[in-house]
Amino acid sequence: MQEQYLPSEIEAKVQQHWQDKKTFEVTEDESKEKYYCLSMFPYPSGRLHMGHVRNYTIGDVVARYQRLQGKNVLQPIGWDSFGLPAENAAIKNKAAPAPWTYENIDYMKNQLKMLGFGYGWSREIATCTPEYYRWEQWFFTKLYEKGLVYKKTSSVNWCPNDETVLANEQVIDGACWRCDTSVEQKEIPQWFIKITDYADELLSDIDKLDEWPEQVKTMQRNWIGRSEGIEMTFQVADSDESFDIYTTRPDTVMGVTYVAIAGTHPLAEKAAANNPALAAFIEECKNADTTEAAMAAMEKKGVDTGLKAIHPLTGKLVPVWAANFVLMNYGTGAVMSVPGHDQRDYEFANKYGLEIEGVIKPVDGELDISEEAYTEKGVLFNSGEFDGLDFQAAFDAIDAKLSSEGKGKRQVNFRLRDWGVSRQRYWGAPIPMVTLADGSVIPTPEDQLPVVLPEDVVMDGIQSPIKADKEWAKTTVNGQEAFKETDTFDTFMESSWYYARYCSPDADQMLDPAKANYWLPVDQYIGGIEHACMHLLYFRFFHKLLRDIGLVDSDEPAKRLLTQGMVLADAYYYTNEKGARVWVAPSEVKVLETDDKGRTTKAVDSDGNELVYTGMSKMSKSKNNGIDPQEMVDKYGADTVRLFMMFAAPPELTLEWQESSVEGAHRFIKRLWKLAHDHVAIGATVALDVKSLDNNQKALRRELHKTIAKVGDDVERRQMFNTAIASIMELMNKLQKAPTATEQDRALLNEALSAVVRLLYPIIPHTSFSLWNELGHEGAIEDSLWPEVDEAALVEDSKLIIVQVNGKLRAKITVPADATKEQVEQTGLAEEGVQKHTDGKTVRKVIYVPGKLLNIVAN
RNA sequence: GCCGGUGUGGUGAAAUUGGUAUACACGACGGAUUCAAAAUCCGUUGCAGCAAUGCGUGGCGGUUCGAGUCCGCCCACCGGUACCA
Repeated sequence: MQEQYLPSEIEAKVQQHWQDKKTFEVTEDESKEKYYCLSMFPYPSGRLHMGHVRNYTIGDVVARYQRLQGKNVLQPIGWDSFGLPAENAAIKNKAAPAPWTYENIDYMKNQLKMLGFGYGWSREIATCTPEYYRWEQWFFTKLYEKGLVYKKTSSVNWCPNDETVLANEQVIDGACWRCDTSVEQKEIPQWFIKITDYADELLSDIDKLDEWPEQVKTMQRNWIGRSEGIEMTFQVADSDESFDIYTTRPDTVMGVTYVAIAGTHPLAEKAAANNPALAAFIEECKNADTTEAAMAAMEKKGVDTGLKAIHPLTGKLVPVWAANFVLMNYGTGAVMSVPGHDQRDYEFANKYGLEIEGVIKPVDGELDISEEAYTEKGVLFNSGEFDGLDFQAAFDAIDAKLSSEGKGKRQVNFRLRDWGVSRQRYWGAPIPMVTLADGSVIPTPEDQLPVVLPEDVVMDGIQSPIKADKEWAKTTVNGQEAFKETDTFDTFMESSWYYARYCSPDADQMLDPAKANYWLPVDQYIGGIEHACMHLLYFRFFHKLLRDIGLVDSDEPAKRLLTQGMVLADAYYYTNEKGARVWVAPSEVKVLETDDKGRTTKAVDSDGNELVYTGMSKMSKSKNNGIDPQEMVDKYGADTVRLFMMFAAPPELTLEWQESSVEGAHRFIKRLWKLAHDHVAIGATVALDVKSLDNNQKALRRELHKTIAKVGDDVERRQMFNTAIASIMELMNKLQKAPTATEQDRALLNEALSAVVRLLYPIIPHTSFSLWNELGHEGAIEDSLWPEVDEAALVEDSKLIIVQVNGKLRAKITVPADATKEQVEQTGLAEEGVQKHTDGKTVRKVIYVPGKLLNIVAN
C-alpha cells in the first residue's frame, strides 16, 4: 500500500473504474427497492461554483448512502441550458448563445466528473436541444386543447433606447442596466397557463408532503394565498357603468369613504378625456415599476376621477380615485377603501383630505383612529342594521343582503396568478402556436413539431434573431400561409418536467409511463431554498398536469425535499466612467482595511479601482462573486473539497464562504490514510473474538458502534452531515491512540477501520474505495453494505449523572446503570460540591431525569 | 412593505424531546522533532478573577425546579416577492 495519500492519483484511478464498469448506470429492476435521488440541475454558466458543489455533494452523499442500503439508485444530471445569461454573453462576445452554452456544458461536465459524483451519464439531457423541448411544445399544445392555455395582454419592461424588453433583473432603480435609460411599461399580448385552476389542489396537497420542510410548505401556502371574501358591484352614479371589487373585510364595508381604480381602468381612461391632470397621472401609472417590492415601496399617489360610485349598501355617493397602487392586471382593477380600518387607505385619505370613518371598535374599549387605522377584527358600530355584529356574523349578514339584492356574492380568491410563459427573447423554446391568414391562432400541428430554434444566429442585443429575421416566422399550415409565434417559453417550463424525462431520456414520446412510474416520485430532491415558491410550485403543478394527461400515476413529484442554504460570498463593485456598476470577482479583490468586527472597510481590485463592499450576498453571475472550486480540487483533491463542504455547516444553513482552511479536512483524510497504512503494513489480522475483549477494548468497541448508529441516523433521518463527520473524527481520534499490542487489539482496529471507510464512503468515495481494498476486502465498496450496529456492544454498565443545585451544575457522578432514584439522590447529596451549596438550606424538591440528571431545589 | 429564515467563543459550528452551553474543526499560543524550515506529534485556548467563584447563546421582558431551545415585543442580516436561475 502506498504510504502517502496521493489524491490526484487515487481519484483518477477510481473515476476511471466507475466509468469502465458503468457503476452508476441503472435500469428498472422490480427485484430491488428503487431510490430516485435528484439534485436541481445546473444552469451552464461557465464553471461550477460553490453552490453547485454543495448541492451535488449532498445529492451524491444521499445516493451513495442509499446504494449501501442495497437499493437500486437513480441519480441523473442534465443542463437547464436556456436562459438570459447566454444572450448576455453572446452580445458581449459577438457570438451565438448556442456554442457558448455547449462549451460551458462540456467544461462543467468535466468538473462534475472530477468531483466524483456518481451520475448515470447515459441519461444526461440538455433542455436547449430539440430532442428535449419538442415534448414541452407538444405538451403545451395538449394543454391548449384542454383549455388550460389562453392569451391576454400583460405588461413588460421596455427600454425605449435599446428597443428591447428587459427582465426585472435588468432594471436598476427604474433604468436600463445597459444604457441607464428610464424604463417604460408596455402592454403586449402574451400566453398564460391556468395554474389557478389547480390552486385548490396545489394548496390542499401540501398536507401530503410530510417530508418537505415546514418552511417551504408555509411559503407555498402563503404564496398561493387562499382567501375568503365577497365580490361586490359598485354602480357609477349618473351612468349605466359599474365595476367590481373584492374584499376579505366585508365587515368594514360601511366605512367605505372612497374607491380606488387602476390608472389603466377603462373608467379612468374615459374620465381622462377632458381632465389633463388625470391623463398625465395615467401616463405616469403606465410606466411605474409593477414588481411587488417596488409597488410596496413607492409613494402611494392618486387623482380624483370626478366620478362618483353608489355604495351598494347605503346608497351614498363616494368619490372614485385613480390610484397607482391598484393594477388592472391583478384582481378586478378596483378596490374599496376603508381608511378607518386599513393603514394604506388611512394614509392615502389623510394625504388627499378624504373622509375617515370608524365602523369597527375593539370588543372591550373605545375606537381610537386619531393616529392610525384600527385594523383588528372587532365589533361593528355606525353600521346601521349590522351594529353589534362580530366579524363572522357581519360577513354572513352582509353577504346575505348583497346576494339577495344581486349586488355581490361570497367568493374564494387566490393570491396566486396565472403563469405568464411568453418571453420576447431568443434563447428559449419557441412557443408552438401559429397565426393563420384569417387572424386566428392555433397550436402548431403535431407533425410540424418541434418548432426548431435556429442556432446559427448573430446577437446584437436589440432584437431576438427570430424576430429580426422576418422570414423565420413564415410557414404553411393546412395549405395556408401562416406565421409562427416568435416569443419563446419562460425557462421555468423546462425545469418543471426534467425530473420525469430522466426516467426515459430517449423515449419517442414525452415520457415512457412504465419507466416513469417505476422511478417516480423522486425519493429525495435537493436544491436551493430560493426556489421555494416558484420552481417548486411549477414542478408540483406540472406533475399534476402530467397525471391528468395520463402520463404518470402519482399526485406529487417528490417525496422528500432538502433545501440547502445559499453559499454566500463577499461582493464588491466599482462604478465605471459610464456610471455602470462593475462587479469584481473575489479573487481580484485586495482588502486593505477592516473594522473591529472583521468587516471590510477598504478594498481595491488588481487595477487599483477603489471598491464598494456590499456585504455577503448569494454567489451569482450578476454580482460576479462566485468562488471557483477548481483551484481547491487541483490542490487538495475532490474528496477534501467534498469533506470540507459537508463539514463546514449543516446543509440547510446559509454558508458564508470564507477563504478559511480546507487544510483541516485534508489533514483528516491524511491521518485516516496513515492509520490504515500503518495497520496494513504490520500484516493480516485474526478474527475478532468479541467475548475475549478486556474492558478498554469493550469501551473502544462501544464507541465504534455508537458512532455507526449516530452516523446512520445523522445521514438518513437528520441529514446533518456535519455532525456525522464530527462523530467520525472523534472516533478516529480514539482509534489513533488505541493500542495495537495484541492480536485482538489489531482485530478490533480492523473492524473499526472497515466500518469507518464505509461510513465515510458517501462523502469521500475515492479514498474509501481505495482503502476498502487495501484493508483486504474483495470487490468494489459500492457492492458492500453499510456497517451494522451490534446492539450488544452498546450496553453500558455505568452512567454519568449531572448533579445540579437550583439548576446550576455542582457535580458529576458515575453510578451503576441500574441505580435507583434513591441511590442516585443519596450519592448526589453526599458530593462535596453539592454540600457546599445545600449547607444551611432546606431541600424542597429533588428532580431526577433517569440516567441523566439530578436537580436539587434548596433554599 | 409582505412572506420565510438566521443570530451561540477570535472563526465555521455542536447541543436531536426543555436537562452538563461551546462537541468537532479552523485559527492563535506554548512545546517536541529538525542544521533550519515545511510536514507531523503533544499541550493550552469563552470572558473576568491568584483562587473560591461569578458572568455568558442579538436586545428587553415572561413561563419553568431548570431556557440556546417555549411565549411576547424589538433589532440586525440573508432569501423570495411572479421576466436571474
